[in-house]
Amino acid sequence: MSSAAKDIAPSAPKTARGARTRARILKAAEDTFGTLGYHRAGISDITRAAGVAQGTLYCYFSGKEEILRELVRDMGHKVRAHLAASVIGARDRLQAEELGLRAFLEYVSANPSLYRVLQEAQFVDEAIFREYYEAFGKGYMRMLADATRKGEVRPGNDEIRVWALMGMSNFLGLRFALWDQDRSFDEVVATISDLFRNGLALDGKEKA
Amino acid sequence: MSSAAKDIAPSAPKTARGARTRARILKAAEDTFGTLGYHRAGISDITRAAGVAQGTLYCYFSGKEEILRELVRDMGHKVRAHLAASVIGARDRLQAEELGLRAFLEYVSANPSLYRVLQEAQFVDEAIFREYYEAFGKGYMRMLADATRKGEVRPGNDEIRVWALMGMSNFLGLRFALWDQDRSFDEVVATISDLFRNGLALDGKEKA
DNA sequence: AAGAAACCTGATTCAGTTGTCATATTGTGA
DNA sequence: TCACAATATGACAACTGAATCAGGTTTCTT
Repeated sequence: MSSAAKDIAPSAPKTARGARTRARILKAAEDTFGTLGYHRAGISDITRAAGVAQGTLYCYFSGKEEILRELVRDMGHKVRAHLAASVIGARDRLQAEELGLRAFLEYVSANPSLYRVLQEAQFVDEAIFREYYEAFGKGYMRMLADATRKGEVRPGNDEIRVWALMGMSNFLGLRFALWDQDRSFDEVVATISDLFRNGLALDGKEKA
Repeated sequence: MSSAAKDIAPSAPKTARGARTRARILKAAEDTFGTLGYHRAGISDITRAAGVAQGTLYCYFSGKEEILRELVRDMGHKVRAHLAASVIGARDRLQAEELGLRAFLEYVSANPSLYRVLQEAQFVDEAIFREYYEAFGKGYMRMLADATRKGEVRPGNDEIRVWALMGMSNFLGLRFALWDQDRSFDEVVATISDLFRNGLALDGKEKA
């Protein structure tokens, strides 16, 4: 598993052609992992989809796991960029939550493979999975803390809240963006927004 | 993969000894999947842990996947029983949520293997994973609807809410019961309870 | 156009896995 | 005690799929 020469990543491509091939392999892996799952997908499935020979894959990646790691990193960048852009211009934190949730659902819907890959990474390389959510959570916590300072959000334990919020998004994405789109994103966002603004309980706030 | 005789499950044990052996294998599989993960765990790892020969496993299960399915069903029963028991005597829905969340965190903490197995089942046999959450969600929705009728909970889309709530529990379990217990369950429960009672926003309810 | 560097090939190797089956053991009812 | 049915064994045949590498092809530079 760690035979010295196995773990070091092959050199990066030096020409445009190489970069193109590497990118083709990555895209093919995303599709293949997305439809077949990481374990069912063989190297030969990926290289066939990419239209290259088996050995070519090892010019750019040390193996299957490194491809997965690369894809998770990719997903991290893309999701964060998409959400950050979606939230620009939000009036307050609550509206930012609405915009962010909608953007997340849209992202999952448009990139089902990457989303699946991320979830599966949990069981292939837990470290990179945690890294993703801890990075995500850190930024999220900062935003909540800011919002609390501005008086938009009740004070509370933001670390716990952030994990709760990420869990919500995760399951809503799974159910309403990946599995069945039988509820409009509007309806999902509205329901969660109501939870954030008013809680679940019918009786009023303890302190207004 | 589906060679006719492969899918039919071997007959159930006819004697107490057989039942005992079957149970030993199941427990060993739970532990082995829990520590190594489903894919890294080999049949030989399971049978070694159970103290039986390789062939014995095939007396009771058609293969690795069937063991996983059995474990997920098991987890479903146990979690539901544990939560149902924990919620008895709750004054209202909000208190039931508190009790239920705490019971869930305790269950995960006490049964990390089963929890991991459930999550991993998503990528081995998605149907049984969905089955678990849809069954869970159905009961949950009924309880929310009852609570709404009693005036304990704001009216809203309970299907969406339930998936959000399950997602919260799932991530809180992962982070604070499975990975690091650096927050007491009390603190987690209190934070989420505050969210349910008062929302995230500082300003008051739209309708009291 | 020659030479060099980067890139690509794919049959083959090989470590590891599952599932089988002929045989042995155990327990039970008559 | 004997017969026989259920249970258990474990060596191994058959298979899988990741990774290799010796050699071929393309592209770039001068």
